[in-house]
Amino acid sequence: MQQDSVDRHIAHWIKEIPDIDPLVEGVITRMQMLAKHLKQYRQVAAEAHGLEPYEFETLHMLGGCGPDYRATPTEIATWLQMSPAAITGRLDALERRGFVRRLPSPNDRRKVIVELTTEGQRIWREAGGEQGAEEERLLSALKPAEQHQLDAFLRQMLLLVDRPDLLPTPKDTTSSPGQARAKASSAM
Amino acid sequence: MQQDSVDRHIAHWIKEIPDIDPLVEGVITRMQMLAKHLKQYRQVAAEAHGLEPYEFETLHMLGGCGPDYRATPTEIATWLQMSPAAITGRLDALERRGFVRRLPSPNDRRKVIVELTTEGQRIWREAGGEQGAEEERLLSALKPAEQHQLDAFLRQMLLLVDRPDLLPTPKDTTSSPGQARAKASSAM
DNA sequence: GGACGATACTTCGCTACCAAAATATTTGTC
DNA sequence: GACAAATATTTTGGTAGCGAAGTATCGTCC
Repeated sequence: MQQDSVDRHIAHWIKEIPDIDPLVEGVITRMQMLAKHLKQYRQVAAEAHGLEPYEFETLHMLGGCGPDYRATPTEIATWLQMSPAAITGRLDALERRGFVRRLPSPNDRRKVIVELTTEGQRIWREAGGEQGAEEERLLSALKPAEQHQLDAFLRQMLLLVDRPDLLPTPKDTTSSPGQARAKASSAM
Repeated sequence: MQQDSVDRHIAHWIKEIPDIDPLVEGVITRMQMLAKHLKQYRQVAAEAHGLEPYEFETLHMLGGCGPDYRATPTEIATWLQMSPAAITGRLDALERRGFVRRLPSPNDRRKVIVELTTEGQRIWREAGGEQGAEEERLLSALKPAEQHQLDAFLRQMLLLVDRPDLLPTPKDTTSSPGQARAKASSAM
């Protein structure tokens, strides 16, 4: 088995804190490094299309809203676990660049409906495809059977801390089939 | 196999982007959520001891420096992949609270040596122990043999993107055994 | 039908961070 | 000993985020 940088990392810390479990430290550190790599790659992929990572993230939330690509600022803030104030700033910039549009809600004049423009859809798909390609590349290090095992292991761990509110649950107005919504993204 | 929130998340996105691989998306998303949870837990653990996460992180770098707990601001900045300017601000606050001490270097009058005080060592160990406990709790979802498999899978993936410079390699002045250093921490 | 509380978005003040410029010190050369 | 280059730290200016306050609108109770 080939050594990676985490093996060396552990060899150091075990001297300073003798009571750490190398296996625990290894799994945790490797997961964090992989997450970090994916975060950095998202940055590269976004910038290759002239976007900041948080701009792509915002477009991505709208992209998940089905074929109308609409949501309100508050919904986006909830999905991203951010304050509505931060969303206002993001949308201002995206609107100036023509990727989203603010529409007044017909029913509720307090509300604003944010919509992905055609240009916004295009850039979202392009940048998103690049990210997916890197994710597939990482998984390709394992055989399909191993991928399934890995997924099952991670699910077992996640169940210990799973909080359904963290992955923006579909708002599933269970009656209107045309509007889906949920999002993942920036773990961390 | 019990469902987690990621299974529901994927069920949604597969409708919006039909060409994503559920297995790839599942593994990636679960890793990111676990990393996110650990990050949030670090925040809780640090705050339980009156520290900000970045304050603990700074103490942790010094904690990894062996029994003298000393390093220079520039070294800390390198390990944390931050600018030296940011370290100055962190150290100012930690010094005011009595967790670190700035000493002039005897050999090089340009340098400042940052040292963990006794109080700093205490709070570092306390907060760090709490974090380690949560990491062990997560791993305990798996049997020992599974933990080894998981670790091996992650290592294989990490080797595709491993960059030794990311985990602050020990500066291992291979002659002086008394000063170790390396750090991990905030993956993303 | 008018007032009160809740909701939705925006604006303002603050924190932590980084990059770049400014400052101070040491090393090397003459 | 003095000047120039290299190195180390601090200061300055700018960005992204949050919390709280502000404004406008909706829903409801009397």
